[in-house]
Amino acid sequence: MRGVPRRSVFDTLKQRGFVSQCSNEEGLRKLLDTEKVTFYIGFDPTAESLHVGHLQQLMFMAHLQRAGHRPIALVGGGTTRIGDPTGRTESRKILPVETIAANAELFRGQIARFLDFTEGRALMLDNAEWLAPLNYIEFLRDIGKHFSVNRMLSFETYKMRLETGLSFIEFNYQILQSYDYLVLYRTHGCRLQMGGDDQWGNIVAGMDLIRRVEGVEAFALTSPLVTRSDGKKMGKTEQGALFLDPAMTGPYEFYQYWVNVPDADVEQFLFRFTFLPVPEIRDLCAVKDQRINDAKRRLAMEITTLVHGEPAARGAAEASRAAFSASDEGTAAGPGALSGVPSIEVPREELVKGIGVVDLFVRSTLCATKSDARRLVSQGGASVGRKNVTDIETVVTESDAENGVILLRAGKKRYFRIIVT
RNA sequence: GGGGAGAUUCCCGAGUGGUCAAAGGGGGCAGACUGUAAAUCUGUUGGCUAAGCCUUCGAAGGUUCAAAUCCUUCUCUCCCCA
Repeated sequence: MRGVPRRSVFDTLKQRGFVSQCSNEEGLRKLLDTEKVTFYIGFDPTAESLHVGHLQQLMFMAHLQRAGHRPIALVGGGTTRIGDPTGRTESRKILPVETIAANAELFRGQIARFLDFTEGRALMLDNAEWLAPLNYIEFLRDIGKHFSVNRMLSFETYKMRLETGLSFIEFNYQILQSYDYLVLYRTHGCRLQMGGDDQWGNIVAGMDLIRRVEGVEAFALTSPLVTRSDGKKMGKTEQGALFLDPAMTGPYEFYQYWVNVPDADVEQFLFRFTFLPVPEIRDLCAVKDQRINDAKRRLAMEITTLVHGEPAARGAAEASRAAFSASDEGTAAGPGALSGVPSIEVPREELVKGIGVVDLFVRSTLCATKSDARRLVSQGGASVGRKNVTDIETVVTESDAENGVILLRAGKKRYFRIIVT
């Protein structure tokens, strides 16, 4: 094991806010300090991209890997066919197998960026590999017999669902996840499963299974679910989740999300979503008032770099600065500065004739419908260039362009560029 | 298998023949205040060629001048009994 840490990784994790529940803290700490441990986290490919919730788990893994341990990123191509009922009041829509396979492929591509997979330092597996070919009768005899329905019903997840309804397929989810853990123990010596707090029940069930079947102690470790101090769902934008795929959530939008985080959350996010050293984070967050914005910009820059790479992050930062200073101080920024701001191209001829503001805002995607655009304009939330526009009959023409670009603004912070071609 | 309850707009949830594009709350958006923060207050929140018209109250039919509301069948969910 390379680079035996001077201090326990466990303390690092704790300090950075990754530790919530642990099955045996002393035992796990000792194990992590003395052995190279193989551990895993599962990711169910229920969408086309990972989102920031997954990012926290990837950071969780990355810290352990940096301490010399071996992560297994488990893509749940098999479990997703069942659907995890955890934390849901209604059953998940069952996805077609082909969709799951396609999503799994996309997940693998994204996960690969966050861990070091060279020379077997990390593994990427898909549980469809062993779950899909399972034989029902055999499985029941070998694995099912270790599960007590009485005990399962006592789990919070199931209790909750017993009120609204729970189908048998979902009831089996926990058993399959437990089986995953057992398989990974057998095939790769995996002895630690991590996840978000919501996964506690599932993880513990797997740990128990390993103890019963193999007589070995395995470990469970969960991290707190990230919440925002304002009660908004973490990583949710107006558009939906904050995805890691740049085609779904652009780097500029991604950067903006972090710059706009509530003051009270900056520190916890720096701890969990960046690798900045603890003292540096404390310094950054020691300030109050608008000075805390520096910490937010740092946070946004770090995470965006991590997820989209440095050039994209710099572009997003530059564009943000240009957009937000342009509105106060006039043309502070050069022509290329805004290039990170989302845009569409519109032919010059169209603008010679002129386009109604309402239509232009709809085309820009700043507004979903014309009614939406009308409301925005009449409520005084729309700007073209540096002019606030309040008349829905306003026609935008070429003369509104500056350096071949018309900058639209909806509300105080949503910008969009119309590029004249 | 028998009996009961239910499915309403993004979510929760009122609404039992016209006064319903549908109360109220949440969320969203916008304005004021600010620091691209929070809290607070205000406005707004189906679509459109905006007077007016069109689509929406699980699905399909039917009754009626008129249906979210009444009838029939269907789908799904929950509860109780077996």
